[in-house]
Amino acid sequence: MDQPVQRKKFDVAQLRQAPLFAQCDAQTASHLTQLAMVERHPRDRILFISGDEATSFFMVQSGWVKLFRETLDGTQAIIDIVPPGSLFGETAIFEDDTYTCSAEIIEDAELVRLPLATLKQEIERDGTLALDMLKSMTRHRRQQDKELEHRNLQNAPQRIGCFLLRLLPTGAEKNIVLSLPYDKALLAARLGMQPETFSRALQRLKAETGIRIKGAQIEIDDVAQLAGYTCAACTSQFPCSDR
Amino acid sequence: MDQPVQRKKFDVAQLRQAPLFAQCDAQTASHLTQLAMVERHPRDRILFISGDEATSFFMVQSGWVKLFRETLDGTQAIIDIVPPGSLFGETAIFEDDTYTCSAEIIEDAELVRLPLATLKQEIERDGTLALDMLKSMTRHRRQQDKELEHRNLQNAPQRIGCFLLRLLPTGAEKNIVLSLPYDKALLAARLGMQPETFSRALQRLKAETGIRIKGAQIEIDDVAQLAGYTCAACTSQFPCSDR
DNA sequence: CGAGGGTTTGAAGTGCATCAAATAGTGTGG
DNA sequence: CCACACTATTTGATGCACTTCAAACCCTCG
Repeated sequence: MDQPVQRKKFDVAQLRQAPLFAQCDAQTASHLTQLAMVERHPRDRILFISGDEATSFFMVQSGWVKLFRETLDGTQAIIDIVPPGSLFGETAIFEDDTYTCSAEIIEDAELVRLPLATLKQEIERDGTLALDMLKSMTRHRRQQDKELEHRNLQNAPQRIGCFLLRLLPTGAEKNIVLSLPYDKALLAARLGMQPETFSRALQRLKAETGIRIKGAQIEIDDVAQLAGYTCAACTSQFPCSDR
Repeated sequence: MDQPVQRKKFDVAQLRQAPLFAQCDAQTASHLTQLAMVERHPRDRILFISGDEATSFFMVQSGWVKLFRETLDGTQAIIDIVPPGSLFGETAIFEDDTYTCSAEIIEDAELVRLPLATLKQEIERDGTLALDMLKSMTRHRRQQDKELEHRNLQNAPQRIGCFLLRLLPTGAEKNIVLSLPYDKALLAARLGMQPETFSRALQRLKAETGIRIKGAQIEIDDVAQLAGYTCAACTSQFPCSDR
């Protein structure tokens, strides 16, 4: 085992960038920050596997992390692909201190490792933190609901379009250029389809909405046109990222 | 508008049957109970619709409630079918006091209406309640994760089999007779398939696992055989209801 | 230049959806 | 208790979307 751990600065201001810790009291913030460790991990590293005893949760500074579970025959079910700025592993506090999924680095990542025990203590003590945790879980729940709904109501091109829309900065309307955050095969899995289907569905989306595709770069002239096609089969209309 | 409301007794003991309130302090329990109202609602009644201002949450005493959202063209996405003993609508506290889905009675129901404002206050005051709420949301989250996974990995007969298994009392092994909790068309929607597909998939399940079907009655001679077929494509093995 | 992974394309195959119609089941009034 | 109406469920035929298997292509990097 090589040692990925590197001590680096991590301060309260950075901690507070996570919505979960934006409002917690000073004690919570300082306790957590003092015990934080910044770690670098290369692509493909397995951070933990489902069933492992959980002592830490993580904040992604950069890179991407895949959360997944595996069936007996090795098929993977993608639980989530965690973007920079987000937390993961924190729900283990309520799961007998056990991770319920596995985590793999899919893009060289800088993570902040934080102690679950401290989080647990502070939640019990700091009511604001408890409420913020509830809020964050509610947000996640709503997200999950929508994910399931999409699986039922949207076809493959629409699911891709929806993903692209959620990638946009809020308020974007015309002449956007964006690049896919990770490779297409993984994106396909994330959206519940095969790589081949993804490739073909992206072509169909292009034909339907006038987007242009240059490798991992996507150019969108008219966001409204994309939303019109994509969001037709959804219970919420376009600027749906929030709410 | 006819008046469905009937005042009936609802006591602390009944409140505490919900896992969420099993451990909360006496003040929380009595505050909530004092303001509780028992209501009877007939099948097909719409209790609230998505976007409504939310002032109450509910506990199901008997009957079943469907939570859903609708697309512009009227297609429904089933969020959940709430069984007796469960709560619903409580997450509106963290959603700007707005219901994020609609609720319809699908089986004549007796509901306890409880005030969200009180719940909110008590969560802020009673740390135990806050933690229990977090636990209950975690449980739900895990459930949702699995639901999504099933949609990807299981075929129609397996999804039905999995549903049947979750209907069993824990420890059941041989010669079970159980009846479907609500009609097959709704069950189909709940499992993300068409009624026709449900009907055919149930036949296939019968052929694969030796169960017998008499209308809404299902007879299972050998639970292990059913689990063997059903759970082959899942990341968790059979007695999976918990954990 | 050549190797290897990521991506696309092609050609079947499968499972579920859809449309249509038959059948079973349930409740009603005579 | 029966006949009728109406709904729930099943069955049949067909179509479509996605999957699967296979091969080509493309791009990056040594």
